[in-house]
Amino acid sequence: MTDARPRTHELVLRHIEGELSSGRLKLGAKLPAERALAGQLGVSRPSIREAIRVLEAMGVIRTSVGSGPDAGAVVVADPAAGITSAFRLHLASSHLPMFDVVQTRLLLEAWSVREAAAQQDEGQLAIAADLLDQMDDRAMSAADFHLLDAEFHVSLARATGNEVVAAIMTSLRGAIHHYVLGAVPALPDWAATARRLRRQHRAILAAIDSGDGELAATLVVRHIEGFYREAAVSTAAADPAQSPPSA
Amino acid sequence: MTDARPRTHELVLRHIEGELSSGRLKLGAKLPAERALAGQLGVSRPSIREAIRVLEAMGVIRTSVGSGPDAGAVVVADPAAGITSAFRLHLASSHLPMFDVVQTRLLLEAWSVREAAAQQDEGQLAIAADLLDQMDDRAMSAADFHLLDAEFHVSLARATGNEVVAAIMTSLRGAIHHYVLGAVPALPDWAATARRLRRQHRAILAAIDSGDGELAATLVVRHIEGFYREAAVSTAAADPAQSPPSA
DNA sequence: GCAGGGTATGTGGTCAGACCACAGGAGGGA
DNA sequence: TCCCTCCTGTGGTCTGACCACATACCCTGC
Repeated sequence: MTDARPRTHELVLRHIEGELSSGRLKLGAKLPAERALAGQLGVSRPSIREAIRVLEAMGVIRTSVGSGPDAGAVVVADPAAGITSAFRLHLASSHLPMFDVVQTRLLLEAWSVREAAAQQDEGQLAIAADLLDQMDDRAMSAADFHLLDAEFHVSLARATGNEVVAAIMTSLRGAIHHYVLGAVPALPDWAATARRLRRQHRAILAAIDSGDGELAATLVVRHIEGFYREAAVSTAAADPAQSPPSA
Repeated sequence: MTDARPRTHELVLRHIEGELSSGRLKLGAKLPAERALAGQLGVSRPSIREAIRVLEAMGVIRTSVGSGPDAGAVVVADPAAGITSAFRLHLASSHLPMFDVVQTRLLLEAWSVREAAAQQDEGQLAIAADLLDQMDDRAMSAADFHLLDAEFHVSLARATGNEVVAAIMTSLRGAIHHYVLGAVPALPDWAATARRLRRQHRAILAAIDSGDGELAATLVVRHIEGFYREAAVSTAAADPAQSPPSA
């Protein structure tokens, strides 16, 4: 009761959310042009644009200039986009501890490989295997390696069939990606680390393929904990300022 | 290389994220006024505002009108806000299945109560107990009951000390809150359901207090699965259109 | 009749300037 | 000394305009 003054762009957001909820706006559909929407809702174009910016940040729509069927604001489905931004921003401002992110990855990935082992989604597991093959390229840069690494872990989450878990996993990996990359130069021997990661990935996937979820969970936890311990220790040694002693 | 044209509001976002990351913008600090920021960065005020809308949606800042120390855009830390919106929007547009949300809750809550039982955070557990006391009020509406219910479950997540898990749990509950409320009228006997939920809550908290994480996990899974099964069945009976037979 | 290129059109992206409502603080009057 | 009023700075909103871009159309030349 104390604040019954919704801002204009919130009205626009509510309207579009209603359109999505009712099914009048489907995946791939195009929103009315900004000027047209402004006319329909009786608000100004800047208010429309503020709402569109939010929806874009949430991974609900994508905008592009020009004309034609692909131009304008179209509905997409990228749940990970918004969550990634949220995690990244709050990590950047130190409102979320890195330890908690790693711990969350541990519990989600352990669950994922158990579930993936039970489900045996051949399609996703084949994708995961293909990613591992690509990662065997010795000439690959650490940045490219980690992108594929992230994709591999996400593909395991996808093999559970749970899109929410997959989205969260994607977001956690995306949010900490720059941190992981920053840790690489500090590693004592990146080539050796990469060899170990490749070996561990193969073992995890083999355990899933054989249906041994418990083994896969044990291996994936060891895999993640091992890398972060190494990265944290190396980073701390190279630049103590990056790992504050706060609780 | 193909698209090297960042939009103006993205430049602003990157700038503010840099300020947060470097520590120049701390929690509780106030951003420069929109007009001043526009002048500093050499962009227009609408571009500043679009960036601020995104940050606000992500739970990074809060804006308020007027003058004084509390007015303007101040840095807050509400990681759950952005994630909640993302989940809610993608649920609204049916891009995320409700089943996956419930399954994710199951795995997160089972982990949380195990961890909470191991940690024995007396402060958070006292808060959880207090919430249960409040929920004993028989005159309470279903809406208020479910708000406290959500707070109870989140308090268990908070008792693990993991802010990321707590934020995700808050977001999942927030995103499905309207769905849960919508299911209540279809329940055969809300009073009986509420009694059962109260009893189960007490049992879960007791198991955590006694340090029996496994028992707590079993109970919380049964608790959540039971409610959703009942809600889904009732909703389907009352309005079959709401639960499509899609896989 | 057909192919090519130039142009018309509609789109998001950006800007400048203005006015409003609001909240706090400074100043003057009782 | 206290209270009230006005001033000032803030976000919120709107209008109107121009730009860059990508498609779709039409006109020209063959």
